[in-house]
Amino acid sequence: MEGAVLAAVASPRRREILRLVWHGEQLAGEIHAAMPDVTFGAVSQHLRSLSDAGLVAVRADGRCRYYRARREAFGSVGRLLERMWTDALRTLKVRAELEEARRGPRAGVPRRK
Amino acid sequence: MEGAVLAAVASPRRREILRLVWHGEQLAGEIHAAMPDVTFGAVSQHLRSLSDAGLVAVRADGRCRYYRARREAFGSVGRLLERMWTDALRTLKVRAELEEARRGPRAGVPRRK
DNA sequence: ACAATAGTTTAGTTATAACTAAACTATTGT
DNA sequence: ACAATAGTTTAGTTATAACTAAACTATTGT
Repeated sequence: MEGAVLAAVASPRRREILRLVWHGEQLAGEIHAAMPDVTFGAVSQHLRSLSDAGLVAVRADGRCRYYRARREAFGSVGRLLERMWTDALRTLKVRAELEEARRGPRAGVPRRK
Repeated sequence: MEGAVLAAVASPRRREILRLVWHGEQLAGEIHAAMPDVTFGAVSQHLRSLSDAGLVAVRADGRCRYYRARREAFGSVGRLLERMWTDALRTLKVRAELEEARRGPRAGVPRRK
């Protein structure tokens, strides 16, 4: 049973999708828009496999489909994913700050003593 | 970085190997002996990929190689794996008990009232 | 009724992981 | 020096996951 969770989150693409639907609903189209390097069909297939594994829930409204993560289905892996995402954000932020420092301090950008 | 851990433990075969080396060293040959449906070469390749990912450590002694899990490298996934294994054991035990009950109660097998 | 929109599914391809068979390295015992 | 043992590595195959292109379903607006 947990083997399915591990198999699902082993894929970077599916982790990318899960991150988008982790804290709330997203339209299938919004999810696809966030990853322009693959076709809508590919995204739809990943959504289906996540849905089949019980890791996301779908809500239909007209011709739209809203997806959200079923966080309770992830157990301890959920916390791992969250940590991966926040760590990645922090890394990006640190890189941006280094880049800014490299260009030299500028007026109008106050800095802590 | 954690993506590598997820990729590694997504494979049932590698989880099987990790279970064997989780609580202590095992010879490569012992590991192979526990999974007779694959060749020694295949086991050796999995051991190498686990080793490259930093998830197992090797100790050489003569022509023998002792492998053990580097449990500290697994983070929260370690607890998940342990839970999977103990759950699997409990399931086996429950099945064995059901099987025994199916064959009917026997003398010499005391039973709780 | 028809065109547009939102998404899914299917058939087929491509990339990759898992595996085998066999050659290979290194160590040990005689 | 040579055979046996323990394991690794390589080249090639097989199974499977990820993907594309295109056909398809269902809903909405005119």
